[in-house]
Amino acid sequence: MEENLPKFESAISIDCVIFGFDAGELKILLIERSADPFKDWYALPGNLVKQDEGIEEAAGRILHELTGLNDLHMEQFHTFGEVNRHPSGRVITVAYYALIRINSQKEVKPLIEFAKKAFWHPVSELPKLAFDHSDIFKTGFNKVRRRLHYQPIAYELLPEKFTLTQLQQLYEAILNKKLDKRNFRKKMLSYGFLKELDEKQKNVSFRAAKLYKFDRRKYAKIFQNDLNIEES
Amino acid sequence: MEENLPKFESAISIDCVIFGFDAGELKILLIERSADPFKDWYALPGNLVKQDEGIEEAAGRILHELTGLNDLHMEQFHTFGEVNRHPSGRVITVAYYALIRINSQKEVKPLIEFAKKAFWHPVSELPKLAFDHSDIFKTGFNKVRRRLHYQPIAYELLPEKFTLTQLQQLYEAILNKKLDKRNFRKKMLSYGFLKELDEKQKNVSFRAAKLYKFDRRKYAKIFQNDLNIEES
DNA sequence: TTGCGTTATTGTATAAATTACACTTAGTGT
DNA sequence: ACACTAAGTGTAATTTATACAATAACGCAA
Repeated sequence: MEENLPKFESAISIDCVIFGFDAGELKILLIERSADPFKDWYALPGNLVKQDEGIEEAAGRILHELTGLNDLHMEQFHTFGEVNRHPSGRVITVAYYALIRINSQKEVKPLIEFAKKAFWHPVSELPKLAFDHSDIFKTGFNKVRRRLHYQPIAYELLPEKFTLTQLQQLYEAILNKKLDKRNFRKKMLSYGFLKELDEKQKNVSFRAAKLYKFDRRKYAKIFQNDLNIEES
Repeated sequence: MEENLPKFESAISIDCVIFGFDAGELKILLIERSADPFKDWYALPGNLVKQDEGIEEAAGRILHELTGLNDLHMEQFHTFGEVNRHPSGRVITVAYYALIRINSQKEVKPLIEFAKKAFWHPVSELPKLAFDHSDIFKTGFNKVRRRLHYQPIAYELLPEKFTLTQLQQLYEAILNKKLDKRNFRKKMLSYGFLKELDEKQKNVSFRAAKLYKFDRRKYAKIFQNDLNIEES
């Protein structure tokens, strides 16, 4: 760190890998670019950080502008700073992932200026993305996969009330492998932070499953020791 | 991402948390600042990224300039971008950690221009650091602690040949808790990537322990499946 | 109302991993 | 040869993970 700060003639951006879960499939939000470079390509939503804005703050703002949603769990996962990653100039991008409930009441409404359109795309068959966005996605997905084991991120993707089968499908989608139903349920319930509701699925043409919700208080209580170790 | 790239009037820096292990203690490399702001404070070694230099490259260069060492395992762990984290202007810093063998032949030789001095300091009793460097350290240490469980980072801190007791002391220093000797040895040896040498400790005033070395080939073979899952 | 189709729900036996725990051995130095 | 120090070693108990399939509940249609 130097005293006289030479200016760095570059731009800083945020790119977001926004995960959603819908119809048993894991999806991310993509935009179609309306101008060069990479005109007509699909890309991750992202934008530039403002001069007077912290990057966490910027990430929140940009996600809000792109989806209309606020206060989501956003987590920074990597910064990409290769010199030539952007053909128009030096752009260093800080990548975040976010987890949202696709089915929540609000529509996802991206800014028009930004892209021709925005849409959800299944992660299982992503096309090549603009810039190094395929790498960014891959890195982010791996982080999410890993964090799934020790952070309650699944519950940010599911609706408030969900069935154990939905939870299992989500785990299977993220981990990309089949899990044993009995063992899965046994394990999830053994944690003690899933609250069984007096309510069942509706509008299904078969036996309705019990609904559960994630009990944030109990989760915090159960894992406060672990967290303390992390912080200490 | 915009087409016409407005310039971001800021500096990008790299800060390094450089871990070493010596005399049974985990240490990091600090510098003492020679000028304001934070004159005379201790700080993490760091420097600005150049205009035409990728950040990975910059991290390698900066670490080299500060220690004379090359080709170390460096890993990016977080980017700090609060607006006011640096009193002289906007500086966004990408933080890396590195793991080195303090006792290796070469001396650590920091650039003079940079700081009054550079020295190893035990992590167990760090003073307050300049800027937000205490936070950076804390975040980095937590990442290292977590990665210890699934990446072979311990062997980058130990000498080429080491005893199981040294390995255990290192684990205890990073995890900050006592481990059971028998269980620890059993588990480490069960992985199958530690090679027992026909050699013992020298110059000790008690029974000499067997020396082991980390077998990178075997490690790669054993964990290639896991890695494939990560990449896929 | 009966039967069919679909998904929900549940337990047990086995294997693997983790934990708790203390004495004997080997070498050094006096 | 004695004392000191750290090295080295095994077993039983517990917990956790895995493999595996039949029955119950419900909607729907005949």
